[in-house]
Amino acid sequence: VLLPLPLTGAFDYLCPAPLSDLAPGDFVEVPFGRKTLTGVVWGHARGDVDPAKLKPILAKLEIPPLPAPQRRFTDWVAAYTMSPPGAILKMALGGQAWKPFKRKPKGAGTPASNPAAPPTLSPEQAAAAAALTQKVTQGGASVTLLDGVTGSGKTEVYCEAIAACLAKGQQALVLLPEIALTTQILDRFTARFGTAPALWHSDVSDSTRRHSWLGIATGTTPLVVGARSALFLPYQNLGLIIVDEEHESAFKQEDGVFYHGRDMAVARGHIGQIPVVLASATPSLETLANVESGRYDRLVLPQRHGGAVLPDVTLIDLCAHPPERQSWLSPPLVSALTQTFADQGQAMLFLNRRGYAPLTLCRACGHRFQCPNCSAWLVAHQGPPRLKCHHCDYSNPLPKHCPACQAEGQFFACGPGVERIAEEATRRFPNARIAVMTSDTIEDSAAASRLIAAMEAGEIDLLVGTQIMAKGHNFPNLVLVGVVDADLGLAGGDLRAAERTFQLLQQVAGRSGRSTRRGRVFLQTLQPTHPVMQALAIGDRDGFLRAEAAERRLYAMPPFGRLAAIILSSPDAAILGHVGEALAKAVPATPDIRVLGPADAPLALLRGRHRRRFLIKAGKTVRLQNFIQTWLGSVRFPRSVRVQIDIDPYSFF
DNA sequence: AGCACGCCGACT
DNA sequence: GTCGGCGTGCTC
Repeated sequence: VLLPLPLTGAFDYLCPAPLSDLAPGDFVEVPFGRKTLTGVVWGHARGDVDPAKLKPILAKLEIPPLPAPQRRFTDWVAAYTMSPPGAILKMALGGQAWKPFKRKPKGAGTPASNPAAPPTLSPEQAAAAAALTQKVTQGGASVTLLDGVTGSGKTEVYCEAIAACLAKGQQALVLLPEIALTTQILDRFTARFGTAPALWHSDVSDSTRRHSWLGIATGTTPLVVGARSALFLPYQNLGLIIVDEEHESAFKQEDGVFYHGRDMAVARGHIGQIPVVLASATPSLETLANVESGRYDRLVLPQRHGGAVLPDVTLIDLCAHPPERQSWLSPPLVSALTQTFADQGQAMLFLNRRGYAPLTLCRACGHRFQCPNCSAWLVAHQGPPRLKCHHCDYSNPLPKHCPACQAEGQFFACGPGVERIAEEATRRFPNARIAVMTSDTIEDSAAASRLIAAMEAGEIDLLVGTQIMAKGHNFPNLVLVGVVDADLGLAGGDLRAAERTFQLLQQVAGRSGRSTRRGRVFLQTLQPTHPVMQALAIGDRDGFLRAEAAERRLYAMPPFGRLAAIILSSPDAAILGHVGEALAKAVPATPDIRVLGPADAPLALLRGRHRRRFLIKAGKTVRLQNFIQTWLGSVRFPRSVRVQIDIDPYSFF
């Protein structure tokens, strides 16, 4: 019996006579330690456990068994991510500890269906929809990139594929990167299919979660829209997976089990022999490499739907047009905003930095406020002024006196966050109605909906926000987007910095001019000749991606080589140092594999734990997992040292 | 992951 | 002489 715990392997139980018909996949209730747990029959016992220790299975639950593809998927993900299978099963059971089912569940309600007529599609959309529908109808494994510029109507196209899947009587799953996206898109699904899809993400209530889980497990819930964790649910009859905004790094989970939702979705498709659709306006290099090699198909939507044209992108060279002192909006951007407001248009200012200022220092002694638990500056936030850490939950009011020199009134806020940009905008445009959109201002999806509704209703002239505002929303009267610091994401030497910056800025730019008026986008940059800025300015996505791919290929970096990261952490820096050295000495010499490190992780202290990391670089076809298993298996780790394995890492923190 | 056990330092 | 820190090992 596999239990939803991060423990190696399954546990053996006695099978009492009344349960002699138990088979793999059956949900069972078993005693474990002093508790009773819900687990899944995984197979026959190996028989190597002391018979005296064996306890009997208590009961079989009246839920349809976990289908074989779902079980194979669980084992596959465990092996790939090098996590215990029980940790994957825990996600399949909905993540939370729960009481076992006692009663046969009532069928989850399937509301009366009154789907709206399918929308009228452009010829390009119709062709793409037909191709996808055909794949769904015939079934079998396939991966298709739906490659369409922002505003080209990708959602309508894949909704046709969903309709075909539901018509076959199978379940469809749509994976989305951000919860914030769901409110608007959910209404569209509801209107299109006449019934609200089941929502799955970390914020849904326990009762909804339980209801959705049962509907998914029994097969009565036809459509699920969720975050990456929805991929592991026990679908009774899955027939299609859509991964929308497949390039999004939000699909990468980086705690507990480290996995990429998009990659796991493709694996699920293979195992279940079902089509997978990856949708994006700015596909990842990984996906494009798979298209090039012929492993994935591609469908292209080259035009904006309904005659809207792509926005006009202008670079503002901050050297040539510097903002005033203690200001961050350059004269050309200010005049563009002035003109936009005069023409009754809406504008958006994008800065991917929460709070008021990223750094606060004391003018008297130079003291900089740093988090006591993390190697990071404390970020100033307004309201009553506070200093917050964005990596842990540390938060304190700004003190009166400098903690280092006791000076009073000498604090100086360095640099801008969105709150400070909103302050500057308020100063410059006192009549404009300005709102800030960040994870600090929208606590839940209801708050997000309210803000989006206010924007749609024209009650806001200027929205200032972080990337939470960059995704998916469709504001017809939004004609100007200003990017305050286009260079921000390029710093840090991250492997995917350029790719990610391009994708993010392209997404932000795509918010503008989505109906009749042509949108304008201004990018403030200190590096106007940088390939990312040039590609955005002339709209040469493919040229940029080709250049980026050529560079990755040259250095054998993903997707042309493989990476894995080992992160060691401990509250005790000395112990961590020793373990790192021991591990470095134990690296097995292996052809086509290089181990770099140990080095301090960029966040060398995070939530009170010191962190060191190794990076493993290998050829495309190398079995990284076997190597890591052998290597880590040869070293004994003290209990205080946590070892995290990140296959195909995205973040280099 | 939880939980129990067990061994050492700090108090009533 | 007891409380409680967390290092170690176990759960079928």
